Amino acid sequence: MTVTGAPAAGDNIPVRAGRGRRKASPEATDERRRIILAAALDVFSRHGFAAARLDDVAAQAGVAKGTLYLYFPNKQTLFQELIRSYLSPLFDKLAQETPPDVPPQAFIARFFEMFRTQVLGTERQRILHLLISEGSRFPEIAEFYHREVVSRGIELVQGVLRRAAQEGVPSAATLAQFPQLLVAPMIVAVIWDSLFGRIHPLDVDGMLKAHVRLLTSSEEPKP
Amino acid sequence: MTVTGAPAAGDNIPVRAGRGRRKASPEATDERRRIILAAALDVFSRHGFAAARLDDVAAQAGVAKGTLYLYFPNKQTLFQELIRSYLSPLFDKLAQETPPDVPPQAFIARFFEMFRTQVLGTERQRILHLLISEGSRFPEIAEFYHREVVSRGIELVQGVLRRAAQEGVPSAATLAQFPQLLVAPMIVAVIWDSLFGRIHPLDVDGMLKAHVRLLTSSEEPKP
DNA sequence: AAATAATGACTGACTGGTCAGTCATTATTT
DNA sequence: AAATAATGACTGACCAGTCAGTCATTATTT
Repeated sequence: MTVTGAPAAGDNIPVRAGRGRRKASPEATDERRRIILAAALDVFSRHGFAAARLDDVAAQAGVAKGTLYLYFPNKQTLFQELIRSYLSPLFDKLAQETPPDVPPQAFIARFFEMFRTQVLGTERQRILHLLISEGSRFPEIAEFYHREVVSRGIELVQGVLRRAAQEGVPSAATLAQFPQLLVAPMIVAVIWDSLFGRIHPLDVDGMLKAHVRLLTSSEEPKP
Repeated sequence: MTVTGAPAAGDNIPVRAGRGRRKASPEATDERRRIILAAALDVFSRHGFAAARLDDVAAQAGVAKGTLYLYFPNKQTLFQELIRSYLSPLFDKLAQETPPDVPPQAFIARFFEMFRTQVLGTERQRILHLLISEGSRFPEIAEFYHREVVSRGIELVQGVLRRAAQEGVPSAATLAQFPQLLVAPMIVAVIWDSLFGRIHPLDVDGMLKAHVRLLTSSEEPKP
């Protein structure tokens, strides 16, 4: 239930942009866009794509419904832009920060830390869940995400681990072949939280640490 | 609920008249139900709950729309029964087959084999995906599934692995604490297939074997 | 056997509500 | 006045759920 009361409510949006200006500044336009996307994230992640109502998105963004259509041509595009806008930047950061000769242990540690700090409990977790649950119905999104994040992530992991494998770390070769095994507990954490979080909370931190422990305990080179 | 017991039993009770069409046999009713559920699986898994049309379910089942409502009171219940009916029996089988003193390696092997043969590529995979993607919007289903399958599965795994841990298998204790780590690659396999299956198929068999290899390589007792 | 009566599983046209998307109108700035 | 941004009432398609009616089947009577 969005409170539709107070008509004259003085919203604290810095750039009100009023009803019109000869040309809105790009910053104001961007800000509006961001506000709409934030509202969309909330509504979509609460109800899923099909059951989400654009009336709710508009209300939550403090905007009229018609305004949405000034920024996005239709519901599906809004949804796609939503996923695009939240997930793209994160991976870039990790890739950028990874020097080509990072030790595998450090890389893995950084990888998991990034997930803990940048995804867990943030809007990105909700986006990720949205992607997981709706992605199969939006091939464009799945393809985009695969191209921009997944395949590049795989290459990144493989690059680091193949070197480790050549240096004799036994399980590195296996992980390099199936980087999904490295990521799997993160995915499960997101799903678990969405399904059973209320009933039976999961110690995600503990689980991820346990996972790394399992991997690295078998990663020690044989003496 | 009229329990139609054996007719020859109590004899002429206030029987007013025995005219008319007889009640459909339980087998026939069950069969119809199964047909409707099969159609529902197809339609729901293709479009998701909200976007699935009961007109389509009816058409696919070769039945009029009104007939659906003779078997299920509404769309949501149909959906819930769908998930219930497909997933419940599987776990029972695994639990039943597991003797209390099974060696951990054998148990794990059986566990993964079961997933490969009973879930991968079957309707159960589609149901599982449906559960993952829609479950958060159906607390009843999530709770049911947690109670009937997940928590029992956890206990089963813990039972086996705790014994192993006491016998000195080093990583067994960790896995017993987070059985999710054992299952994670299966979940990822299902999600990967739904999102990227077309773009970039995953060698699930290979991945699962690799996973078991990683786990058991660190499970060897230290000499 | 044939006619009659009763039954209930099944049907599908219909209703009422919902919601994505539109557009005439209004407000604001130059 | 002209250009632009924003609005929100409105429309039309869509669909879950309903219900008056059909028909095959079975029991009873003649």
